[in-house]
Amino acid sequence: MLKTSDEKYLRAIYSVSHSENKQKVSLSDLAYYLDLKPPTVLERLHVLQKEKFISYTKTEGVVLTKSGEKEALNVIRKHRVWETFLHKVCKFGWNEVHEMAEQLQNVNSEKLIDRIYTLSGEPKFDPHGDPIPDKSGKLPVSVRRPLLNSIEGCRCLVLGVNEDSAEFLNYLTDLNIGLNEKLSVEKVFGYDGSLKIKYKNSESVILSPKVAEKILVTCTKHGCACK
Amino acid sequence: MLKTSDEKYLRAIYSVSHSENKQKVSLSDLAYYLDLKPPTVLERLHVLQKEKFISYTKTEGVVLTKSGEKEALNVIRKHRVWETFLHKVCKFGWNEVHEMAEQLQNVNSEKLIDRIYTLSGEPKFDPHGDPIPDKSGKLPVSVRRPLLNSIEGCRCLVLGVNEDSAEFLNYLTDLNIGLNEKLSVEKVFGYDGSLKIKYKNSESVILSPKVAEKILVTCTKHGCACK
DNA sequence: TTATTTTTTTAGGTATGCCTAATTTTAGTA
DNA sequence: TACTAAAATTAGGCATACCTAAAAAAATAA
Repeated sequence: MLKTSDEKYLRAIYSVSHSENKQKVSLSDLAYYLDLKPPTVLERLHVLQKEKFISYTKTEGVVLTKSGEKEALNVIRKHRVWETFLHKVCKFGWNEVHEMAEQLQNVNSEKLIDRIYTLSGEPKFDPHGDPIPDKSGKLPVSVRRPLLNSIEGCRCLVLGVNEDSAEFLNYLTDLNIGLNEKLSVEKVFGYDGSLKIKYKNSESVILSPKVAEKILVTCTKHGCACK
Repeated sequence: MLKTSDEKYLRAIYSVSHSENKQKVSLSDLAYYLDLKPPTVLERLHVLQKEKFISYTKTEGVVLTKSGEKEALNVIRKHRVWETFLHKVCKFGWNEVHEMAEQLQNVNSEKLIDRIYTLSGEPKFDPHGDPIPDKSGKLPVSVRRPLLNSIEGCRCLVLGVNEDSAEFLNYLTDLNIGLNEKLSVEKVFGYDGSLKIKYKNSESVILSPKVAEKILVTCTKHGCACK
């Protein structure tokens, strides 16, 4: 059986390796993310490596093995299922749930996760818009659609773009919109179909239909009415 | 803030001190209950004493202070609320819930306990028939009634007796029925009002109306139909 | 009342999970 | 290329929460 503390590390490695602009998970990145000192993390990495959950070299950084990734996705599942439950069933605000879920995810009962997931309506995304892996660790396959076809109040996740020109990509970079960015559609202007988008929990911008058409997203709210 | 591990000890002390025939909580009793060795427990008792949660002398054994009892009842509340939730909302069997509740009770959010208690219908007793203390640590005031007035399927708790003769008390002792015993009424014989009672999860006995009249109980199922 | 057993206490010891300080290695820059 | 800054590593330490073995104290029985 996996220790609570191993799970913490595996989840962190997964998160860091999937964050933007990271092609390598360095020791110091990981230590920073975990709010621990590098020697502490290093020591644990050696253990995780012996247990075959990761491989680590100072040049390649930390890489999850197949079994390490599976475990990581399992913790992520537990965490996100709890967050969903706290939000949907217990009616906590989406901003309150993280800390509680952090503790709840350590409770060790697959059956309990199943039950509370059922009680929550089995959505594919948690209250923050992050996808919930299934029991085997698979992430939900998302239906991609242009951001343009959004209705007001829609919350969605950026999965890709429809154009690769440097101009377009630079524009998005300037706006600070990247892959896996979570967007909230504040307003749809009927006149030309422009969209007011809020993201990073504060930034907000109006996108022209030409741009919105090129951004591919997937809705993250269960049963969203977007086409 | 109280540590998880302190809570474990305080709950154990409370439980042992309230178990049958215990007028003193000895170090070895406590160690046995916690499944730890006496030196380990002793060490912690010194700490708890310094924190003013208990007083301990080898002659008096362990005694909770006011504040220690309050903390103990708080953990007990958390534990029993979780058990209730797991049983009523998550539909686990009453025999499955203890272990999960043991872990869940460590999650530190009074607000969460409130929410799941509400979701569970705010009963006064947990699925094992044990009373759930309120936030201030008060145990529910029970309506005492003679066991005789029970309907089939009733589950109740022995609160006392109506007769103090040695004969009667010895009879109960022989049957292994004591204070706080949880009884389940298996059958009511209409002919003379005898009751078939099951308890200690296996023992079962038929009590005459004369005896059943003298045993005072309180129903532990929410909204039980007993008079 | 002494002998025996049980309970309590003391005195070390171990594993875990974190730390700081100092050193080595690597990478970036002048 | 040599210098400097950053990252990785080593070495040693600390607190927690357990343990065993042995001594001291108390309770029980002969």
